Amino acid sequence: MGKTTRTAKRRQESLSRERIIEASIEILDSDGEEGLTFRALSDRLATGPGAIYWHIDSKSELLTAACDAIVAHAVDAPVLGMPPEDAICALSLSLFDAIDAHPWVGAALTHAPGQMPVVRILERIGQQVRALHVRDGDEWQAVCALLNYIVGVSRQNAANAQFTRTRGLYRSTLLESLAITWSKLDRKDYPFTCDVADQLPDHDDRADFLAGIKFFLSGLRSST
Amino acid sequence: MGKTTRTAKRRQESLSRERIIEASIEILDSDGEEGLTFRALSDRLATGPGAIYWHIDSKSELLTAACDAIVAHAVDAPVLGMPPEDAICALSLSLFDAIDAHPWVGAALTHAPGQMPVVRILERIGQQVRALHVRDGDEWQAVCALLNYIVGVSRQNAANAQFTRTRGLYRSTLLESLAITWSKLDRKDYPFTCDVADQLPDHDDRADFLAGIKFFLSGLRSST
DNA sequence: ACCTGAACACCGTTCAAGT
DNA sequence: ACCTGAACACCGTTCAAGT
Repeated sequence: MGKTTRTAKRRQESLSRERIIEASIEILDSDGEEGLTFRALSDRLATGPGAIYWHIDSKSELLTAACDAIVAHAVDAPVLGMPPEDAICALSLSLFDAIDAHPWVGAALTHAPGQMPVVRILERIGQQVRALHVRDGDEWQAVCALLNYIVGVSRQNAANAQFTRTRGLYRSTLLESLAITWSKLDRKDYPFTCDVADQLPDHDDRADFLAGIKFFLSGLRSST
Repeated sequence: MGKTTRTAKRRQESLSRERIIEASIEILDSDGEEGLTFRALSDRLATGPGAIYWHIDSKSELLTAACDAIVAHAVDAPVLGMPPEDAICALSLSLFDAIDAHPWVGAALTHAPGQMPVVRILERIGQQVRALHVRDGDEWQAVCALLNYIVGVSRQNAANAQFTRTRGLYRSTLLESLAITWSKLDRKDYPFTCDVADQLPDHDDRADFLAGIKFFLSGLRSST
């Protein structure tokens, strides 16, 4: 099976930036970041690689634009009327889930510092932290830390999921074999790792992520 | 100038895994991740690309091994006799600085979940969190969150630094132009971002990173 | 056992030439 | 203005052939 040729697709009403981004997201979702090549993309759009460069500057710009489309949607989670702490949890989980569903978004966010997709997150988190009324000097650092935690951890989670998927492994079997490796480490040098090895296979990344947010918020509370 | 040919280097006492990793770190530090190609590496080692494959399985294994060498050193920061909270800060900063100095380490850590370099960090942080005596059910999640925060934020910081460096920009000019872009956003949609735009050029990533750790530890304290 | 280096199957990007 | 598709300068990896 493998690659299905889809040259027979209806002739698009000419190319456009939107159509290109839409097709890119489809490819990224089904084949991952490495699947998005200008050749695969131009095949799907029934055109040549050069045509895409008329609408888009580079692959990196394309990734940022595709990433922004996903983030814009994730950040639209309904938080109206929630207490700020709940809103922060809801937004965080919405982003976590979006990055889990579209693993390539994590990497794209890292490569677009200060760009639109990151600003969207900053703004939404910032508004909620502001409503928390932390000490004035702490606000910026609190928002930075939260933003970084959310993106950093979601990205790592997605990378892990990707890691097993591309190798055709199940998450559970990977974690189990990892737990065995950990438990066989020298107890002299790795007492903690040996101890927690058996907790590895059962842990829930999403719950761990949320727990981190809560530790954070609890720390923020002591800054009035 | 550009590439200096260094074929005249003394004939190594044959190739070895160690020698290859050592040369890889040199290339990664000077030319970044994209600079490490099997051709560049075999040039430096005065051999052919195929020779490297005798000692190393793939580029990904090579990156993990190089990463491990750096992490092993960073995690060796002296923390003996410190109170656990101080030790956690010291370890965190040591890792932050190491990843800042070797930006490619951040990416490599993400691609090696559960492997040696990550375990080294887990172990050291884990021992200190254990000494904090948090509630039993919270320990694992606390360590996970800290680990993820440290790696995630350090990685993002290094990526940002890299971003400016590869474009031949200064960090300050980039932040200033970013601040201008932010301040020009529509105040209706981006009130928070507009407000904090002027804080952007002066902020200190390392201090922000440490502030996040402290919020975290303070949150942990409420879990006895 | 270890090394060589040509060859394979790819990339992102450019650009003369077409409509 | 927009598209075509060959060509350029690269990759990681393999493998027959050498020592």
